[in-house]
Amino acid sequence: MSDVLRDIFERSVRSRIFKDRKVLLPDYVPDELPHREEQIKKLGAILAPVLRGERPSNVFIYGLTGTGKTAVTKFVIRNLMEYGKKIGLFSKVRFASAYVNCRQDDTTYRVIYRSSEEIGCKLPFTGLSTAEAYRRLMRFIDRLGIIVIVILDEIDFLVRKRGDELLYRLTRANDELRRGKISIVGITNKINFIDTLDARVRSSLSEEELVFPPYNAIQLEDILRSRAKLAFHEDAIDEGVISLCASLAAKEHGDARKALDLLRVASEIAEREGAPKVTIKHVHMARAEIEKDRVTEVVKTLPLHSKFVLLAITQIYEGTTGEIYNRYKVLCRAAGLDPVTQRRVSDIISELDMIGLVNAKVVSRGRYGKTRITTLNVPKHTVLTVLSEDMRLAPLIKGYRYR
DNA sequence: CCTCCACAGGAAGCGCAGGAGT
DNA sequence: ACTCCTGCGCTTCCTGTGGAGG
Repeated sequence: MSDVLRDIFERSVRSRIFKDRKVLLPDYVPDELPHREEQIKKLGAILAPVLRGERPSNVFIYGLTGTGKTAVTKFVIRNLMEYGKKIGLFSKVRFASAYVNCRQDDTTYRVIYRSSEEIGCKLPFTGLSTAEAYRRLMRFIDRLGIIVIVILDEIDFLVRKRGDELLYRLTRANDELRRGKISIVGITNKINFIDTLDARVRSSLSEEELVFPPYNAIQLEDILRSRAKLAFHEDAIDEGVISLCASLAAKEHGDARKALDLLRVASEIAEREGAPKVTIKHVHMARAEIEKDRVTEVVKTLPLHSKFVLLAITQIYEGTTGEIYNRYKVLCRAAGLDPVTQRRVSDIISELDMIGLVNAKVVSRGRYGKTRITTLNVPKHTVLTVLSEDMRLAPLIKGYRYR
């Protein structure tokens, strides 16, 4: 038995910090959701008719990331099911819910497949045409005469890739069904999503609408405290850790997921260190680590020319579009690559700005024209490290040569 | 007050890849 | 196997613009 490993294993088996780590994970749905009472009541009221055997209105839920949309929806559905069971409802009225994450299941077939699976209708994984899968699902629902609440999370992904065809059919499915019924709960964080839909789909999908406002720092703190009670041992976190996580996340549009991530990663770092408790220092380290992971991931998946433009920006650090373009052209030539036009590079800079890798500001310098001054917005060495992993860029980066 | 720089950013269109329908 | 359609990256051409210097 290796001493080094035994140390790590022992520490991991009886954690001094975590009592139950999973309550900090993003997909955990707690028994109480502070500061979402209003949304819970509203959604509950909208879906409640299902208990009388009536079809609930379709609902459209909008809110930024980490505002509790998914958690509230799952929470209400779970309670609906429990209540139905408790009063012995299921001998008379029957209903079921199907949760589909459209980012994971982003084709028409996969959405139908997942919905079917969730309500216990077995479909072959492959081999069926989409139309046939749809027909079987409808027949299943009709045969059982159940009301199905279909929850389409991150619904914008489905529409962006496949259009609103399936949504149209689902919203109209109740005309085809004789005994069963379908209600749709659509969830998105894209504010203008609803406008991109066909007018008929739009009106029937948003029979009811629910908006989830961002949390403020105080509310985030409450959320973290209620989770921390379950997640940590007594005295495992230092004074100020929770309010720091809350205020950092509040600055980023009140994102509760971000706040929980910060707290979880900070505690993981503390545990790895063998520290007796989580301190503010660990939170700062967590922030840096999360940011670094994000930058790494984003830069890695950038298209080739965006990478070249980004490299040009890292090399001159701050410059006008013209200066960046010149540098970019030099780099392209060195790599034996045809440069794109300045117009295109201008758009690429805008894209990098939107992702948050650079900061681009339009300024007018009078006699010297109107342009955009762009600066790097993330640690230079992180960017260079990732860029140098691309063999097409590696030779252009000193000291980060590809090994 | 006017000019004119150095671009921003809109509009239209082209070639291509990949998916759907037949 | 074939057409048709759509989205994407890109080009070409274009009009618009805040303010320092004449």
